[in-house]
Amino acid sequence: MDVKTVCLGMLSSGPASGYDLKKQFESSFGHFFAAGYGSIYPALSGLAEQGYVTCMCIPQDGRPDRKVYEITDDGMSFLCNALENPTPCHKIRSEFLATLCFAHLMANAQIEAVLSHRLEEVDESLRMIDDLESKCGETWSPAMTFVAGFGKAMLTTSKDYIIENRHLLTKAATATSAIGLRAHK
Amino acid sequence: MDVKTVCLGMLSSGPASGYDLKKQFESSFGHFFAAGYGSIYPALSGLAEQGYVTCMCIPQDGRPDRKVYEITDDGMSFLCNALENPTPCHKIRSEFLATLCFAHLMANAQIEAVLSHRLEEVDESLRMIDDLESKCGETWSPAMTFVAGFGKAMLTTSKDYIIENRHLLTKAATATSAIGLRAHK
DNA sequence: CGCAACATGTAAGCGGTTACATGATTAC
DNA sequence: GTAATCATGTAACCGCTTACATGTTGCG
Repeated sequence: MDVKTVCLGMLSSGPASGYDLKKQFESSFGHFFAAGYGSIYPALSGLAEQGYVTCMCIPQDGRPDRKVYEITDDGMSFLCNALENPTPCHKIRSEFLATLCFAHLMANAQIEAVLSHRLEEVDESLRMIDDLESKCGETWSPAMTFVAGFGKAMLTTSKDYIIENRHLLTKAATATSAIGLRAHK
Repeated sequence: MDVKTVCLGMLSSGPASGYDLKKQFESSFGHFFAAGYGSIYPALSGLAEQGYVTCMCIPQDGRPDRKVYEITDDGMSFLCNALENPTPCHKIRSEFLATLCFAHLMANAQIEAVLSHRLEEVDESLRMIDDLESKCGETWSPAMTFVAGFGKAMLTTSKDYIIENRHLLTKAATATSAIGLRAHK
């Protein structure tokens, strides 16, 4: 499932412009499926060309025409078809974890920096989801509640794990523990 | 951090061939940083060209020469430099969650299929990590223990969340609950 | 006065995936 | 005998990211 299909999916719940979709990617989809203008605009053009959406140009003064896209019947059946894949993937590409695999080559301060930066990011995502929930939670479909809850569960676990286990990454290098270990032998 | 740098990192704990690295990607790194031969072999050639690794060709009969790569001092300092980035990213691209956002367009059986397939994948990853831990756990650096533990925590949470909340995605479509809701009004 | 938001797009480039090409050895 | 393992590579392709290009309105 590519950006195109996700855009089509978003349009299945109502007409929107590329600009609108970008905001939706940032708010609700951001933490598990990112997309920028460079993907969204070409995706919408493609969908229009294939007849899966129609485009209404709304002239505005001082701004480019607002282009509002609406899903067609063809688009709906294409979408439903795409959703039939029983094995959608869930990919993680974590430079964060890859970096930490080599923590033994890093200074303690560097490791701490990486961890606290990650904790900040996690907190920000968590805040984002909470905000969104308090704003739109009541209008959400059960599916959206499920997905948001999934995100929260992952982020919370991630946060707790880092806090509880960060000592594993740094203590080995402290003078005290090194001495302690030697003395123990 | 790209595949090249991760390969270099793996080589920092001892010489290996492209084939060896692939196995390591599959076993220990697989669940958070995937790479295939099509990325690994060119990466190693590139690293050799840049002087970050040296290559020893070991002739074999009936097989292509085994090419064992070893990190150089230049390679080590390049690696340490690369590890200094305090903001390594952690990206998720989940067709799984994207699909479920549109669960209202799917048949219950389809939703179930997606969920149980995901649960199988999670179990497999979990098994993989456990196997790896029982095999190499004692030789692992604390960092590896941390990373493996992180993976286990994520996967376990993911599994539990799906099991506990799958009803959110399907019950709305059952005849009973639909009737129940109508009757309620 | 400056920045954020509104609004759309193009084009180059990069990095990774997939498919192809080859072929002997070993274990079941 | 047949499947998995060992072992290396190339090349086309695909999709996404980044940078560029443009310009107004409204808020603090």
